Amino acid sequence: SVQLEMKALWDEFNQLGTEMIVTKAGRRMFPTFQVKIFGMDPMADYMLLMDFVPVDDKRYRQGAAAHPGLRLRVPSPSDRYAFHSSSWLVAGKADPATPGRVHYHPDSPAKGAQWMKQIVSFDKLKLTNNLLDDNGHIILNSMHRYQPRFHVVYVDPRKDSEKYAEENFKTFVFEETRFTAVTAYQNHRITQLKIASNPFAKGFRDCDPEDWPRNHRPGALPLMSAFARSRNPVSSPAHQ
Amino acid sequence: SVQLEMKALWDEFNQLGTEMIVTKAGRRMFPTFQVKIFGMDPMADYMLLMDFVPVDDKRYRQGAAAHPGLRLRVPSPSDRYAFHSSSWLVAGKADPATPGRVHYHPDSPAKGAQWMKQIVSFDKLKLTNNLLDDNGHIILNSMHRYQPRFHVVYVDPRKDSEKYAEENFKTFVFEETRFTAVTAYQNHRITQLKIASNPFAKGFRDCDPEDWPRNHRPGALPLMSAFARSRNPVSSPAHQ
DNA sequence: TTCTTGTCACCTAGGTGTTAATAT
DNA sequence: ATATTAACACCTAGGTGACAAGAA
Repeated sequence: SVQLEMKALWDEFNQLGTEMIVTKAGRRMFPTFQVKIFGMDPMADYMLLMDFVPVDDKRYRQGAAAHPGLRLRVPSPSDRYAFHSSSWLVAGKADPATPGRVHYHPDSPAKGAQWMKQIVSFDKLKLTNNLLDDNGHIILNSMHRYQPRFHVVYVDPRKDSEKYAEENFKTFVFEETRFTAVTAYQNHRITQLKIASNPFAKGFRDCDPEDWPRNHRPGALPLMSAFARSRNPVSSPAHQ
Repeated sequence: SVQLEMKALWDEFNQLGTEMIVTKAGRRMFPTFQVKIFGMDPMADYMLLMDFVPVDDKRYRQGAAAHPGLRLRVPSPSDRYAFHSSSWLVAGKADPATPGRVHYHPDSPAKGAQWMKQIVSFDKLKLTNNLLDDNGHIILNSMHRYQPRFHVVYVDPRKDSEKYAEENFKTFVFEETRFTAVTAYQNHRITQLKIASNPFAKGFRDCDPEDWPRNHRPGALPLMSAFARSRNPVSSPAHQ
C-alpha cells in the first residue's frame, strides 16, 4: 500500500485548483509528489515510476468572452481550459496527445527494504511543454489537466518475466494531486499558496518575518496556516 | 579495471604532499575520488565502497625543535607527522587506531552497466576527526597519513555466497591519492593549490577574474596552470 | 607552542515567482 | 487579447579557506 505525503497541503491546493508551471527547461512540481510505501518484499527488486494522464479531452483558451456558450459545457476527458475571473472554463478540444513519457525514480531498481525505509520523493521529476525535450522530462500541454499516477513494478527474477508483466505492477492514483499545466499562474490564490508554502519562494512573502515564528504551534503547517485561515471558501473552481 | 579521474590534479597535489581537512561535522575530500570502471558484467549487481588505511604507524607533532633526533628517522607504517618549515617530520608513534569505517557509494548496489556508463564520484564521502561521529563519516586521526582504497564487491546471487566472499571483491589502490589528515592546512602551497583548483574556494582567488579566461588553452587545467608554472620543485616533502 | 574549534564572508548550484518583451 | 519566453532578484542548501578564540 502507498500513503501520499503532505496530503494536507495537496488538499489545500486541490481545493483551489492546483496549477503546475511548465517551462522549456523543465520545472519541478510543487508540492513534490512523495509517498511512503508499505508491504513490499524487502529482498525483492522494484522499479518506481510516474506518468501523467489527461483528465479530460478538451483544450482551454482564456478567450472565455469569445466562447460564451462553453461556460455551461460539462468537462469531459482531455479538455483545454481557460481561467476567467475566478474559475476554469472549457475552451475547446484537447491538443494532440503529447508523447506519453514516464519518469523512473532515479534510485530504481532497488530492494523493497530500501524503498520502505524512508519517504520516496520524486523531486527530480520536471515538467516541460517542449515537445522536442531531450532531457527526459515529462512533456505536458499547457492549459490541460493531468492526473499523476504512481507505478510500482516488481522486477521478476524469472527468465520469462515478460509473460507476467501484467501481474507484476501496481498503479496508485491520488486524485488530490490532479493539476492544470500552465506557463504562468492563472489563479492568484494558487500563486499565494505556492509562495506561502514553497521554501524557494520565500523571497516573495510579505508577512513580517519576525512575527509568526514566535507564536507558532508545533505540528501545524506554519507557512500556509495564515493563508488557510483567510481562504474564501465561496467560489470553488469549475472543475471541482 | 579502474581508471582514476583527475589524475593530473591528484599528481600535482601529491607532489606537494596532499592534505585533507578533517572537521567535527565532516569535510569532503578535494580532489574528489572519482573513477571510471571497465569490464564489469553489465547485468550483475555490485557494491562500490572506499576505506582508508594508515600509511605508517607514527604520530606527528609540530614540535620538531623538541624532537631533533627524529629528523633523520625513516617513516614506517602509521606515523604521526609534523610540518616544519617546508617538510613533514615524524613526531612519534601513531595514535590508537580509529574505527575502520567504510563508505559505501550511495548508489550501491547497482548493475555493472549503471556503474560503467558514467564516472563514479565519491563526492558524498566526508572525513571527520570526531571519534563519536554518528553520521557515518570516515573517522581519521589528524596529523596522520592515509591511503584511500577503492573496493568493488560482486553481489553473488548464490545462496551460500558468504563462502565465496574472498573471490567476490577486488581492491584498487592509487598511491597518488595518499594524503595527510589535518585540521588546518600546514603547507601553504597546498592551500594555494586548493584555492586555485576547487570551485568552492573561488572567493579566495586573487588573480584577475577578467584575465585568464581569455587566452585559455583548451585541454589544460586552467585553474591550476598558473600555479603549476610557478611551483618550486626543489624542496620535496619528507615522505616522498 | 601547537593543534583544534566555531564563525564568517564568499562562493557553487539550482529552485522561486516577477516582469517585460515577444509570439501566436 | 491571450499565451509563452527569457532575464532577473531573491531565496535554499551547502562547500570553501580565513580568522580569532580556545584547548592541550
